[in-house]
Amino acid sequence: MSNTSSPSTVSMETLAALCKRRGFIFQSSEIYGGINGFWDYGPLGAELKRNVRGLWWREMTREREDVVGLDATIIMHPSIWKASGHLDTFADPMVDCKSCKSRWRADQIAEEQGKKIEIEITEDGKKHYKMPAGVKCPKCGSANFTEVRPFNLMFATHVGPIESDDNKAYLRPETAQAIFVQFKNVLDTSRQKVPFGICQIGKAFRNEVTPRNYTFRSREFEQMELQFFIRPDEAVELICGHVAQLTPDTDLSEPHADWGWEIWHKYWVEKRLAWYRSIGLPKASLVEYWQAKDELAHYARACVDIQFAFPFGIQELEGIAARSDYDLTQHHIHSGKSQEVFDDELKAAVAKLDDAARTAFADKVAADWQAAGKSPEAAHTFCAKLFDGRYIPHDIEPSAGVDRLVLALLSDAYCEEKIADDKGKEETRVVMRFNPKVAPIKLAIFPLLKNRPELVAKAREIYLSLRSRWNVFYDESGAIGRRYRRQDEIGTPFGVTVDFQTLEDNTVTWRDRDTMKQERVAISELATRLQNAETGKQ
RNA sequence: GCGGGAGUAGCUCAGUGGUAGAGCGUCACCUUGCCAAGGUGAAUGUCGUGGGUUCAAAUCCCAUCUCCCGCUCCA
Repeated sequence: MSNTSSPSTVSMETLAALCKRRGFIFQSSEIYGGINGFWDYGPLGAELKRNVRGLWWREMTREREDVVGLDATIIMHPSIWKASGHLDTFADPMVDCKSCKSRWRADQIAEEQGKKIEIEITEDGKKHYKMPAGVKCPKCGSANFTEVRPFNLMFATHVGPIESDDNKAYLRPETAQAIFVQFKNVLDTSRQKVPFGICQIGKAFRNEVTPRNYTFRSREFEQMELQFFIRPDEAVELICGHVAQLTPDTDLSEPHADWGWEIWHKYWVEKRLAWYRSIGLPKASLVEYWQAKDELAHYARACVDIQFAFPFGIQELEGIAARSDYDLTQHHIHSGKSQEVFDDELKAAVAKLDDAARTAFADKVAADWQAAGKSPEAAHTFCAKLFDGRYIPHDIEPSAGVDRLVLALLSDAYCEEKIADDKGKEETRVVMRFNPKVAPIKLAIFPLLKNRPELVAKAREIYLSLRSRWNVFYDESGAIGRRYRRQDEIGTPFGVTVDFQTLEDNTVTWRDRDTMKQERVAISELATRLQNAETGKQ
C-alpha cells in the first residue's frame, strides 16, 4: 500500500486530541489502562456515526425499491465459517526470523522455495505447523526462525455453559456471510426477485495482529454492506438475446435488464463514489483503485477499492467486489439447502428456443467455460438448470467500514485558520467543516446575553421548538464569540443568536460556520433553512 | 507477537532522589449589544499499573498495560 501523504495537514495526534477533548472518540476501557484495538464513541462521535449510518441506510434501501434490509446476529453457526473459508484462511501460520527480526507467512515463504509447510493435527483437533528444513529467510538468508504460530483472526467463544470444542463459536469476522445464509428467507418473504439486494449494518470482529492508525484498524468495527444479487450473464443472454458491453458511454443512471456483472459492478462503483461526495468528501481525496488480476481473491472477478487520502496515507474505505456465485454456491453445497432461484422470465425466454438453439447455446457456454479453465461438464449441468429457469445468483458486494468513514470525515473536516482579531492580533481558529448532513449538531442557539431573562426565554423557546426534529444545542455561557468558536471546533454548521431586535421583529442573526458571515433571518424560516442544508440545497 | 520510541491535570507540556507545576480548557458568579475580551473563585493527579531499591521515588531497577513508528493483515 502506498504511503503517499494526504493533502490534509492535520496530524493523527492533533485529530485524536481534538476527538478526545470534545467527546468524539475515547479509548475503550480507558480507566483500566485501555484495551488495544477497541474504541468508544463519545456524545458527538455517536451522533456523527448515527448520521453516517442513517444516510447510508436511506440511500441504500429506503430510496430504492430493489434493496431490503437485514439485521443478523454476530454469533452464527460455526459451519458458516467453514463454508466461507474463514476457518481455514483466517488462520495464517506466521514465523519470525530471529536474525533480522522480519516476519513472514510460513506457508508463503516455504512455497516460494519449493517446499511445503508440514501440518500436524493433534488429537484435540489443534493444528501444529512445522517449517520444513532448508527454508531460508527471504530477507537475510538465515534459517533461524521462531516456531510457526497460527494467527487466527477470528475471535472464538463458546455457546452454552460448558467450554468444549463441540460448542465453539466465532464472532463474525465480516457481516457478509449473515446475508448469504439468509438469502433464501429474504427472497421468499420480501417479494423481491433477482436482481435485488440485501443490505446490513453491523459489528464485525477481527483479532488483528496489530491494530493501527487510531480507529482505522480496530478489532471491533462496524460494516455497512450490500450484497446485490444479479442474474448470471448466461441467463441475461438467454432473456435479452445479448449482454450489454461496458463502454465509456454506457448510461449507468438506471439499471437495465441486459446488464451483466461487469456493468452492474461499474454501476455500484459509481453509485458509491457519488454517495461519498454527497456527504462531503471531496472528489480529490477519493481514489478509485482497480485491483490487478493477481491481487484478486480467487473467487472475485473484479474488485475496486474506494480509497481516501488519510493523514497516514491513502487507505481503503470501501471495497466493491464482483464475487460471482461463489458465496451462495458454497452455502448451497455445505448446507445441502438449495440456494437456486427460479426465474420466470428466464423460463419464458428458454421456452421460445428450439432444441437446436439450446444445444448451440450450451456448447457455446461450455467452450467459454473451458477457455476460462472451468470444466465443460459443469457448464452443461449449469445450462440444463438455466433451461429449467434455475440458477444460483451472482453477487456484487459494496462493503464499507463505518469507523473508517467516520475517521475520514473527521480528518477531512479538520481545518485550522489564521484570522486576525480587531486589534490585528493573529490567532488560530479550529473548524470542523462537516457537511451539514453528517454534522453531530446542526444548529446552536444562543441568547446574546445571559443576564437578560427576555433573551434567554426567547432562545430557549426556539431551542425547544426545533429539538424534536434536529440535534440542536443551547448555550448561554461565555461571551458570544467564544460560544461561536466552541461550535466551530465541533463542526456545528450554523448558529443563531437572539438579540434585542429579536424581541421586536422575531428575527435572529444566522451565523455560518465556514464564512463566519451573519445575516438576519426570521425565526419562522429556521426550520426551512435546516431542511435545505440537510438535503444539500443551500 | 518481534524491533524502536513514549506514558505527569480534560488537552499541550515543564519538573532527573527531598512537600506535584504552568498555559489553555472546564464549572460558578460578576461583567459582556456579535467572533476564543476582562475580573473573582472552584474542581480535576495515589505522576499508566504492579513490585523492588532508598530515610525518602514522577525521578533509579524489574515486570506489565496502553499509545506511536516499522514487519504482517484488512472493512
